[in-house]
Amino acid sequence: MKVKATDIGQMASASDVIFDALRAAIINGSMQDGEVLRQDSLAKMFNVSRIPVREAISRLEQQGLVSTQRYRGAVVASLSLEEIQEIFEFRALVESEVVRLSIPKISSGTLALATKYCEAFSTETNSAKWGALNRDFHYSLYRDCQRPYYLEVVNAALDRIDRYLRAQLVLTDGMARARREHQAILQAYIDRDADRGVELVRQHILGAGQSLIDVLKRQHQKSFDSILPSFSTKLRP
Amino acid sequence: MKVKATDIGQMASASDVIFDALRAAIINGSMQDGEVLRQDSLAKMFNVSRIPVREAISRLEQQGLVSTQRYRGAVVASLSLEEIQEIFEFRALVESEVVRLSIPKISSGTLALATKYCEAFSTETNSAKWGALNRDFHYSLYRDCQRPYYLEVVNAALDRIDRYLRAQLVLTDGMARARREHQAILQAYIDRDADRGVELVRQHILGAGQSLIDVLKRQHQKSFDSILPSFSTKLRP
DNA sequence: CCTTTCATAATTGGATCCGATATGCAATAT
DNA sequence: ATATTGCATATCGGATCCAATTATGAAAGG
Repeated sequence: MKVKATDIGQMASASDVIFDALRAAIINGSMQDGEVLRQDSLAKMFNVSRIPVREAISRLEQQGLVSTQRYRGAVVASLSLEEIQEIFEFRALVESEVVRLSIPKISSGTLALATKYCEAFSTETNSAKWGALNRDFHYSLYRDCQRPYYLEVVNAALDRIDRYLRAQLVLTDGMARARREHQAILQAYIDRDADRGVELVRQHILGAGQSLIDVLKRQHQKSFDSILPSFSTKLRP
Repeated sequence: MKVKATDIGQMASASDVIFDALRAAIINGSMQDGEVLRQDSLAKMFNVSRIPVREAISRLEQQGLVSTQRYRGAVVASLSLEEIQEIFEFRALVESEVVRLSIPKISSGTLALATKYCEAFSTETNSAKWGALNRDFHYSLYRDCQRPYYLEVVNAALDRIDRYLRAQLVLTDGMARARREHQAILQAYIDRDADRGVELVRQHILGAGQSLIDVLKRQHQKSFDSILPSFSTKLRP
């Protein structure tokens, strides 16, 4: 007998599916900052009642991706400049530690995967895919560190700023720069040079953060709003 | 007109109340590892329907404090030795950075508060209160760092291991040692010596972690189970 | 005595329903 | 004309009800 057995006990509930879908939509920017999450319309979209929608929304709030006000509804959480800056700084701290732990441990298979993602990222011309490939590349560098909690925390931090990061790749020379820096980081992994890898990743993250902050400051929520509009706080349509 | 107006819009919903109560119960150990969260009985305890209970449980799961299996219920999440060790290591990384940022910024008022907590911790004889005072002391050291996200992450990490930390204070010479170390840390704050404070906090956290791991290993889930029993995975009573 | 049905009870996930609160707009008062 | 009030509608939080799944335990068979 050879069946692909799936653990039915772990199958996704309706609220899991909705949670994942909304999380993805927020992360990849298809739901914009400040956009309202209306329970009724989401329930209709997923063809369920409002109950699993509400569970999904309360989980999103716990994760910091939406903020809700009682009886008024939930909106996609938007971050201030200071909050964005803080998260980049935090990422630099934690991810550089993860790199320090990963470089001695990374398997050749994972290294090959990272190389593949690095190349795919460099050669991808569809800017809509840059964000996902960037994240795949970074995650493949981290996954062998044997620190599941660190990775959980890093993912949560990335979730919060991923959409801004994507904007940075598109709006500035971020893409060209990221290409170069990714290749340098990869080389440090190949050379098993942890100290160099740590420093490169640190600069990579802080540099991207600074460049994003610069864009946001310079454009002062003006033309930037055409990509990430609606920093509004209006709650009803 | 002079009424003390409270923003009713921000008042806690039923699920907020239940979430906070369950979180507190898990953190302070009055709900033990592996203990089952039965929706019906919780609903009766709080005199509500199961709906807000379920929302609270799904938030707890998002936070990593309980783990659920579909149709089988939720149990208080228990951590393996490796996971406990990892979280202590993580705390050392993040909290020492928080201390580095806090020491130059701490206000005299907050410093006085920290001193008060430090003394209260040292003189408290009721071991049930040690955990809360320990956490109050640490938090007062951190609160002026102006990094809300860091503090959020630190709190989430503390939530996961607080009950083990409490056990460590009670079971080993942890209390006496914590007293000494707290006073040394406080002195570093008073002297505004960031480098020393960072190193002391780092050693304080890693030392407590190591001592806890030692206890857990030595007793090999034997007499320890009398304090934190039921590492079982049984889901029904 | 131990294991395997299989009916029944306990429990969870989700749907529907109801009361509470917010928003928008018309009616009214100043 | 402007501000206030009252009402209709939209939306949310929670209660109740139903269906799907899991646990329990007694009867049957080895």
